Amino acid sequence: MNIAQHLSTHDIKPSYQRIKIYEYLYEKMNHPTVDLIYKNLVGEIPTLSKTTVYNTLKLFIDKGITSTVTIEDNEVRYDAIMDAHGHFKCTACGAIYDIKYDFKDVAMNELKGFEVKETQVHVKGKCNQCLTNKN
Amino acid sequence: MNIAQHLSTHDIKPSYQRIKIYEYLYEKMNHPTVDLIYKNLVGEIPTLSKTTVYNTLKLFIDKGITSTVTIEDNEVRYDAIMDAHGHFKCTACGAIYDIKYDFKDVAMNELKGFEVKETQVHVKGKCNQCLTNKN
DNA sequence: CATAAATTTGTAATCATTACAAATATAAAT
DNA sequence: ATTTATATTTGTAATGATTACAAATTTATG
Repeated sequence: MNIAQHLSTHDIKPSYQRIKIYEYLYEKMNHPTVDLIYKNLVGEIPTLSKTTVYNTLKLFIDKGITSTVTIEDNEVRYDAIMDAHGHFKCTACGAIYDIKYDFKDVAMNELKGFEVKETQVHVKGKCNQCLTNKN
Repeated sequence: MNIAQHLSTHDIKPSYQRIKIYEYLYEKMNHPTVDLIYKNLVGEIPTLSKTTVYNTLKLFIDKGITSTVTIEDNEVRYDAIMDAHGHFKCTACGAIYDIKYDFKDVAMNELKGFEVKETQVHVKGKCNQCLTNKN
């Protein structure tokens, strides 16, 4: 995918920082925190400011090409995938997995007459890798 | 329900503050923030400290009689209902509704071999009340 | 009572996020 | 090109929720 193009399509001027931040989000798919994005890019962009990362992510969210994942109380994570999907966080290794779910099945009958804009499904536990390795 | 009893059953000594905090959680069912709990109880317990509210909620969570609701990025809410259920937050009036969902349907087939400890379902949008009133 | 243990409290520290204004870069106009 | 305006980035300071910690208070125990 052409990232500059993608940003332009969504009414975002493709500056160097914006391209790099989106590229990181999109290619790593690791649901990073602001801090992780910053630490991974500051080598390549030495003048990068954490404020820019915050500003840029807020812009991405406003324009609808990024969403937040609040699976933990104390940190906000970011995701470039915009299709409805859930997240599983392994409490052992910390990895976050994308999971599909059937949107229709999630409480939709209870929300008759409600206007649903956004659904988040968060599951926590231990991933199969950690379960087989450790135990 | 006898709250002191309930706390004792879960290995929590039923102090005055703990009883009052649990009582607030359980009776109001309003998914309050720490600040809201504090503001509502400090009239009745003038010496109450916000630290006590934090400590107490952490204890409740450890002992399994309270859970957190992180439907917003910037605030943690608390809930005394421990059955698996989801939450709908109205972006217009701010109210939080409990919603039931079918646990089996939520991505369970994708998590074969995973150990699931906790599931949270968050839905945002506008409630029927706000939709009929406003529009 | 006296002593020990648990609980509560207040203050200070921490950490993520936001506000804001200066600096820099980009685009438009002359 | 050069100036002028606009947008973007940056750094610092402010905010606000949460945690750390030690003193004060309360409750339980000998």
